[in-house]
Amino acid sequence: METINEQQIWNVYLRNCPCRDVLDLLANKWTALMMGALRTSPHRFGELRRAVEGISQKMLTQNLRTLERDGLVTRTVYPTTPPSVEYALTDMGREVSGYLVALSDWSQRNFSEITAARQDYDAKTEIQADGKAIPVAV
Amino acid sequence: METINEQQIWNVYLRNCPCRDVLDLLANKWTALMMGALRTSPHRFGELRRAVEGISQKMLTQNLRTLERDGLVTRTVYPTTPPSVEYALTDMGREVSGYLVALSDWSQRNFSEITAARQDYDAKTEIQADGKAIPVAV
DNA sequence: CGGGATCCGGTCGGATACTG
DNA sequence: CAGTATCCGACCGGATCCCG
Repeated sequence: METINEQQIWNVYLRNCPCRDVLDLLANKWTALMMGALRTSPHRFGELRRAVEGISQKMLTQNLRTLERDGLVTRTVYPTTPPSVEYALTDMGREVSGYLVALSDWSQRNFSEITAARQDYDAKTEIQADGKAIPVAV
Repeated sequence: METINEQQIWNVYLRNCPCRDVLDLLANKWTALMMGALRTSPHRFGELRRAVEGISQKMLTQNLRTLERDGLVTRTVYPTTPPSVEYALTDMGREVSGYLVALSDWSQRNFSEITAARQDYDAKTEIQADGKAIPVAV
């Protein structure tokens, strides 16, 4: 006996599908980096902040709360002095983190090729702009 | 003979790594949906607009230009009357679109579980807030 | 250490109007 | 049909100050 394929209910391509909110949360630079860092191992707040360089305390807190609320991350408080708080992925979080690190890794691997594509594009559109090429030399 | 593992140069976790821009582009709700639609087949502008319900013409154009510039999407103009323009994925675009649809699909599949997690979280934090449960009934 | 609260500039993104 | 241009409100996200 199998569970009936219960869900093609939600469709992100539809205008008012509520599951777009989830995609919106996941498709976010900071979320991808945070989940990627947590995928390595659980992190304390400060560790996470250092792991994801440049993230502000506000964005870190905000996204952590949302991820916790959505059941992707757990928050455990150890009543030491000073208190320490550990964030870890849930099973659901671990699953989706795979897709997110895939995106990060891809960005790193393909950056040079993308940079090349940009230069090509910019060179061509500059020529088109006023009908003549712009000399690179001074 | 193998190509030397030429690239661990770029690291999205570092503060000023330029490849973060790429991640920023990809980790975007509209990008994910557009790439997902294009993955099925090439689309004309209007088709794409209808496929990704609710996207404004401005965002569609803007993201298409960026994706084209980054070499993830091609733009082909057929000089018919009225003119028709076709957008399609490049090889690089097709590759990354896989990761993006994985995110979309995951959002759809897990939406109900996430909703449940949210309700749990909200119920608990409401109780914590002022020390007593808030009755649901009117 | 792990946050909460607030101020504020910048950009995201929708709505509308116009073009070839 | 496939855009460009502009206005404008919303919120994203950083900086700063504060607390237990």
